[in-house]
Amino acid sequence: MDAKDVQIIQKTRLFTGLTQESMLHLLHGSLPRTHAKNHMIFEQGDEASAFYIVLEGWVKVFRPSLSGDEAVFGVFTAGETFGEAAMFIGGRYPAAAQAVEDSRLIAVHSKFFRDQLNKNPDLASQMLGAMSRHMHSLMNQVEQLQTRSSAQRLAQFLVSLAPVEEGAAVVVLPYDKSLIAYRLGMKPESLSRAFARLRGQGVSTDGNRVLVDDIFRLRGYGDEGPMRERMADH
Amino acid sequence: MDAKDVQIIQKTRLFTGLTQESMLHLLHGSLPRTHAKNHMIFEQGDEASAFYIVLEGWVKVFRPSLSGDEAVFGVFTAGETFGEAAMFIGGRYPAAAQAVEDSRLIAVHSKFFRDQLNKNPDLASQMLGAMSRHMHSLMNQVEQLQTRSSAQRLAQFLVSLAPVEEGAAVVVLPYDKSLIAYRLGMKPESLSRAFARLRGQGVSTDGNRVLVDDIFRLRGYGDEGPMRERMADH
DNA sequence: CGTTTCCCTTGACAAGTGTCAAAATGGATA
DNA sequence: TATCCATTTTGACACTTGTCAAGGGAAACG
Repeated sequence: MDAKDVQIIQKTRLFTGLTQESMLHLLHGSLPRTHAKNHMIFEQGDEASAFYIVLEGWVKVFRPSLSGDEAVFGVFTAGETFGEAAMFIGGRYPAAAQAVEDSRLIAVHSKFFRDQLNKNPDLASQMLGAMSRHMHSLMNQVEQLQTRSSAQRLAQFLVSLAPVEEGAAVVVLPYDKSLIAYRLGMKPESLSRAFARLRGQGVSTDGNRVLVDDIFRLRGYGDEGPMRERMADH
Repeated sequence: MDAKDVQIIQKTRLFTGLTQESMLHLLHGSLPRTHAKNHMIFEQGDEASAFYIVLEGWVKVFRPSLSGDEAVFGVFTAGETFGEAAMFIGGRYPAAAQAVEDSRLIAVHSKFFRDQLNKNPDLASQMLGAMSRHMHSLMNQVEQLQTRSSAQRLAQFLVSLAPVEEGAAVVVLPYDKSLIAYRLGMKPESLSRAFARLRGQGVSTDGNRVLVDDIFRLRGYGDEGPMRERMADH
């Protein structure tokens, strides 16, 4: 574990403000481990012996279904944590986690960490904050599934990735379109069609690079729907 | 606040195991308050000065949308808490709460409660557990929205309300069908049609009473979809 | 350099759900 | 009892999304 790893861990909300010593103490000797693309980190129902910090790569948290579809709850990258909630309910993971790129993770072991939680109220507070953020993200997901079309959800996703607040921007898609589709609660075919629809909103694609003419306009589309879609385009 | 109220509060996951004294201490003098049907308990974006314990009635937590639809995240009744997460992120409620029946609630004031959290690791653990359960419920909601039809979601809802695990059962709907519809992520019209579709699965309705011929069968339908819907019914 | 493979896109069609309007139901009220 | 009101149900229709099948394109491999 090098200095860059330490920086990433301290960027994690859970560990911000901690000294390097107490951080290392909490990790309790855990070392980063590399998980190859497609490797399952844990399965739904597994005993929750640890939660994870992502140092590098991308990990999806999801529930597979019989038909090969999957409900994706989150896709995490460097500086983010996943799997914390399982420590507090039944001790089993409520979803599975899989590396979608070669990824480097640190496991934080539940048993030891819970002991520390009892001794360190500050840590408990940060944990509550981390879990609240995950909850908030899930609430957004529920809201978007219920009230936005697939094109609108895609618009919001692109806006969230954009490096600027207004004007033109190039957005680089961080992972496969197929995963983006499931992350946004649709099939890959529907994602293609959502991109096609956004062409009318000044969005063009080139592989995993997306060119947005006007981020501000796209945000409006994602929030309020098509004001009045251009008839000429049909 | 009478003995029954105390019992209800101690049934709450957050407060189980606490002595009556420490419970009263945590409530810090808060008294139950009655909120008339349709009264807004808080609005999305309000400063989160408290979270709530339901003693009686029903409260929905939701986000309204411009078009009059709403995304409903949960509907809570006696022995349940809501609004906790807001204490830990930004101090503002991420959703609104409204009484859907005349309801009696106790407010637990954030500032004081957070102080106690810092002093009482056990309490922090229980809070983490309570939030994990809310998260788990949201994950189920996301999964259901993504992978189940409206009739399947209704089936699962009925199963969750049923007093038995198998055989016939009468389920009494706890609140308006219109609210159930939004709770399940659909429009009231679609809920009606979902009930109509479940008739083929041995479900009949009579006002807010629902007669289910075979709970076990209905669970199967909710989990796996219609095996092969009866053609004769069309 | 050609071939294979995987991922993405497109097309045609079916099914599900939302929308708008109207009718039915049931409870409250005069 | 008759009327009114809110809620629920039904109908007709359009639109969105899923499904299945086929085609295209880019990277990887021999």
